[in-house]
Order: sequence, then C-alpha cells, then structure tokens
Amino acid sequence: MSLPPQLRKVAPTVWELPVSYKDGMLVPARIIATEGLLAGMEAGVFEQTANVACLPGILKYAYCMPDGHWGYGFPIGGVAAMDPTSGVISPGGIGFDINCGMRLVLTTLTEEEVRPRLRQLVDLMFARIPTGVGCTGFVRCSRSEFRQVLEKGSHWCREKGYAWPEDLEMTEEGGCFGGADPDAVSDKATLRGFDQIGTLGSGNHYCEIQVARPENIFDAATARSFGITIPNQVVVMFHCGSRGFGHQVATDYLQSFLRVMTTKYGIQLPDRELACAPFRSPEGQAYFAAMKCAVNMGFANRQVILYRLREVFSQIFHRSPEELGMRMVYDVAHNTAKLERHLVDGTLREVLVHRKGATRAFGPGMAGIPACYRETGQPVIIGGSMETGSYLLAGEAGAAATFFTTAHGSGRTMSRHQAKKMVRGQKLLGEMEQRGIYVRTDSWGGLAEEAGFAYKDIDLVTAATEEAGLSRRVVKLVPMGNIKG
DNA sequence: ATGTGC
Repeated sequence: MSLPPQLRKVAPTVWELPVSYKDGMLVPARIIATEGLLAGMEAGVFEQTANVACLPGILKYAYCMPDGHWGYGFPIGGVAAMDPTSGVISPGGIGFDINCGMRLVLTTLTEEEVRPRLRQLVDLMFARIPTGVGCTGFVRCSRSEFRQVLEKGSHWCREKGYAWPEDLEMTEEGGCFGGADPDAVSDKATLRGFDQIGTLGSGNHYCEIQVARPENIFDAATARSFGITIPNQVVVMFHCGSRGFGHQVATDYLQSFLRVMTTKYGIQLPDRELACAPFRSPEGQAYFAAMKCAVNMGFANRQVILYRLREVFSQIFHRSPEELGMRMVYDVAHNTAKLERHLVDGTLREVLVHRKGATRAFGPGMAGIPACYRETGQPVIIGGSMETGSYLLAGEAGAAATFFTTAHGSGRTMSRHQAKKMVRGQKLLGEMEQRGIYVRTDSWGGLAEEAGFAYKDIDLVTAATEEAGLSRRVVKLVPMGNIKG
C-alpha cells in the first residue's frame, strides 16, 4: 500500500499530514509509528486521523498511536484534545465500548506451581467468569442499586465487599469518574446493563494467566516497583469494558448528536461517523455525564471479575487471595474522554482528551497516579494477541507530546471476517495447546478472529512507543491460559 | 465492541 504523498517525517517516529491535506483540517494529523509499522497501516488510518483534525476546538494535532487501525469515525488508536470552551465531544473518539480497559493482577505463584493445575484453574475461571455475547453476571442488582454502580464505580464494589480498599487506589481515577449522572442514561441502556456486572463479554475480551520470565524483563527496577519480584511469576491480565450498557449509551448519543450537529450547531464534517456536539452544549454535557456512568460501570465490571478471580485462585490453591498475593498492579482504561490539565504552547490549561484505543500514560512525578508509582511513571497495560504475549510498560515524560497517551494493544492487521477464513477455531486451539497455552472459549469463530496472525506484532508496537518516548518497556508477559468469549 | 445485521 502506498502512503499519502503529503505525509512528512517530522521525527524518527512521527509522521505528519499538513492541514492542506484535506479541506477543513484545523490542525495537522500526526501518526506515531516506526517506518515498518507505518508501511502496514491501512489507508483509512490516514483519512480518519485527518478527519479528526477537522473537529471544532481540536488542539495541537490529531494523533494516531502505533497500533492504529480503521475504526468508527476515529481510528482505533486515535487521540484528540479539545478546548472545552470552543470544542466538541465526539462519541466516535471514545468508542462503542466505553471504558474498555485492562487490569493486571499479581500472584506470588510461579509457573512451576501453576503449570500442573493450569487446566483445572482455567476451567474454573471459565465456569465462574461469564463469557460470550449477552452473558449475564451473578450480581443481583435492582434498578436503583444500578444507579449507585453508575455513580460510584469501584466505590460501590468496595461497599458491597467486592473490592479491597487498595484496589481502588490502583485503578485509574480511583475507579470512579466524578460527575456521572444516571438521569442522562436511557432506560434501554440500564435494561441492557444492570445484569452484566462481572462479565467478560465477547470479541477481543479475555482473561489470561501469564508468566513473567526473567529473560522478558526489560527494566528490572521498575518491574520490582510494579510487584514483579519472583522469577517466572504468574500474573493475571484481563480486558473488558462496559458491555451492552456502554454500547447503548454510545448508540443513544450518536443518534442524538446526528440530529442536532448540523441543524442546531452548524457543524459540517467529512464523515457522519464523527458525530459530535459542542462540549458545553446541553447535548454534549448529557453525553459526558452518561459516558461517565459507562466508565464507572466498566470499572465495577472489572472489579467484580477480580473478586471472582480471587475466589477461583483461592479454591484451586487452597490459600486466601491475600496469601496468594493477588494485588492489583493497575487498571487503566483505553476508551474514554476526560478533562485533564496539560501544557499547551507553554500554558497549563484544562483540555478534553479523547482516547480511543489509546492509553493514558502519565510520566514520573505526575499527580494523579498512586504514590508508589510516582518515581517510575504510571503502569501501562498493553494486551497483545492471546498467542504472542502482552506488555507492562511505564509512562514516560516524553508522552507530554501526545497529552500523555500511548498505545493500547496490538491492533488488528486484518478484519475478523478475513481471520475467520484463514483458520478454524478448533485447529487454533490445538496448536496453542501444543505450545503450552490452554484456552477455553464458547465461540470457535470468535477464537479464530483473535488468532495471533490477525494482529500487529506487539513487540514492534511497544518498541515503537518506547522509541517515540511515550512509554518504556518493563516486562513482556507470556500467556499460559486464556478464557475468551 | 454489541440482546453481532433497521
């Protein structure tokens, strides 16, 4: 595939499309990638990042991260910071799965201890953590109780005994975005979401047993600070979001914005999928308040999954979760919009940062991250494909360039449809088992869609974020067992 | 991603 001729290299890992590239661009578009990753990007990534640069109030640049690929409106990997006074909020810049994110949990077990009981462990995980489209959880939640979940996120979990106090500290924003308003949420969204707390879902959502092997440690001091202290230490990583609830919130407000964007606010954009409303408008504020409900639902969802996970490990290894050292390293979202303070042209100001398939990566010394990570920078959890491995990174000062944002995962290289044509789920499962990875799934087609070859090389993506100064590699985590929807 | 497609 040929790159747009207007694309200019402005730094070894920064590629820029000028405002002259497309009518309506207000700022240049910047792709963060190595030459190799850039060459593999779909044409849609350049078009969509340039489209994002047309959104009213966008500051500095429209960005796409090295794992970027084609998405709804924005590319997945898209980052856009808006002036909250004159700018817009766009659901396409956050994604349908609001607060899709990653959580990483430690154990003090080693690969040698877990390997003999791996099948038993993964089987019990699969039995206790609901997976698949439309799955529901064990938490019984009335409508009024669900409002509490939406307002409080992980705090609700703590009140109900599903969280350790320290879990909240180890969650981005303490596991709760303030200002969530359940009245901004449709009944339809509530109806889809109230029974989905503590469920994994489908697609690329999974829960994985991983091992930190000594040869995969890049930064030993930071690894120690993050709790990786034992050779061949076993950890658990999982990836999921706000399920049908967040999806319905996104759908509701995309429709609402499409009705008013042009007629009421006179906004013209190159793509309907960029539907947006002025951030300060009633519609924009309602979406922001509803989006925060979905963010909090996502945090609560991952917290209840952790509660179940602790039960599962405790049952298999006959020790309490505390004795098994099942502490959280961190929980970090990659589909949100948030008001943050950033330096823009030398002035510290409040901006609305959209991150869609992009992870907040606060660097060393910054406020807003747990005190224990103040010197290292924020842990960044990057999920790879279930075959190739994942990474734990640390936020770097250089991420100031991207409003303190880095990549979120591998990024697809082919469509789900294409992947499914190339491999059968049963065959893939057999091959993975040969390589010591035990997988349980309730969808063979879904498994095939997640094959390693359908994703960019996670080693190259994380190396690119390091070269760009956004985040540094701490440890690569290799899969042992996986449950997926 | 998603009661997978109005």
